[in-house]
Amino acid sequence: MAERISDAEYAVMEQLWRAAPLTANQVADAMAGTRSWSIQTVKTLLARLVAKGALATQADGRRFLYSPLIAREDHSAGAAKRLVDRLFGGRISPLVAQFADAENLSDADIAELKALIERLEK
Amino acid sequence: MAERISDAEYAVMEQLWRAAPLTANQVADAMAGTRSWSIQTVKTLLARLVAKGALATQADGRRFLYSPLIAREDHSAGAAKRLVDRLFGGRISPLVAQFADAENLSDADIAELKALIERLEK
DNA sequence: CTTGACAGACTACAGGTGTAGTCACTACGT
DNA sequence: ACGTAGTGACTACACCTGTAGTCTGTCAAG
Repeated sequence: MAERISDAEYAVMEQLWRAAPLTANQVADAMAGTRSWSIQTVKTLLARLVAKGALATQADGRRFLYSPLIAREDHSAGAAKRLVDRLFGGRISPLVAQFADAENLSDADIAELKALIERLEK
Repeated sequence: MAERISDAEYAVMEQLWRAAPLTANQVADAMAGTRSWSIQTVKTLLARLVAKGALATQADGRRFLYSPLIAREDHSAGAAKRLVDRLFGGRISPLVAQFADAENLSDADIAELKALIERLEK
């Protein structure tokens, strides 16, 4: 099942995608830069993610090591598809066009896209 | 201000982007196909959208006509940018690549993208 | 053994969201 | 004039989210 992951939860998942397994404290430390959460908040988010089936726990003495159960790509793909379906009728070119209009595309992005398209066409 | 629009609220906005202004009942009727909401639910969502500044009301006798205050493109662009920033580090080509991997790209999509890129390169 | 530090579990609580019921008013048909 | 149907306003309520506090057990140091 593709469980729904909220914003705050996603930030926690990010740390565990970067490195796993980690203890609750390690996750909190790793996140000290981006968000200033109390260790309790991090623990709550970890527990919710475990309940949602997004994280696995593995006992290490009297504490837990957490590791992701769902791949980052799977989550990104699901979230991206939902958004594209909802906002752009399931097609990406309108999305790209919108980015272009909003000047959110650098020359490098365009070059990357071009290369990608060429590869897809072959 | 870029007000936050929830899923259900978005479905209501969609009707008003399709045709506006509409009365609450017209919106509810227009949505009968996609969601089976009671008229009350639709009215609540309309009221919340007005409170959020996403809709304008215009009295028509003893009822209201609702029209969008924010453009569909603005909302889509904002939502897309947030997602791309969060999930793909702000670059779209990884997103497109992911769609390609997931086989969510038809030949028509690829052709469209190609044309778009060519236009951007000009 | 006692105390303290740290771990997870449980609890809290306000604000957002999905979904809807009830209330009070008013215009229209009979 | 009177009921009825349609209208917006107000209220409800459970679940999700963000953020955190308290409780309880346990390992380690003195």
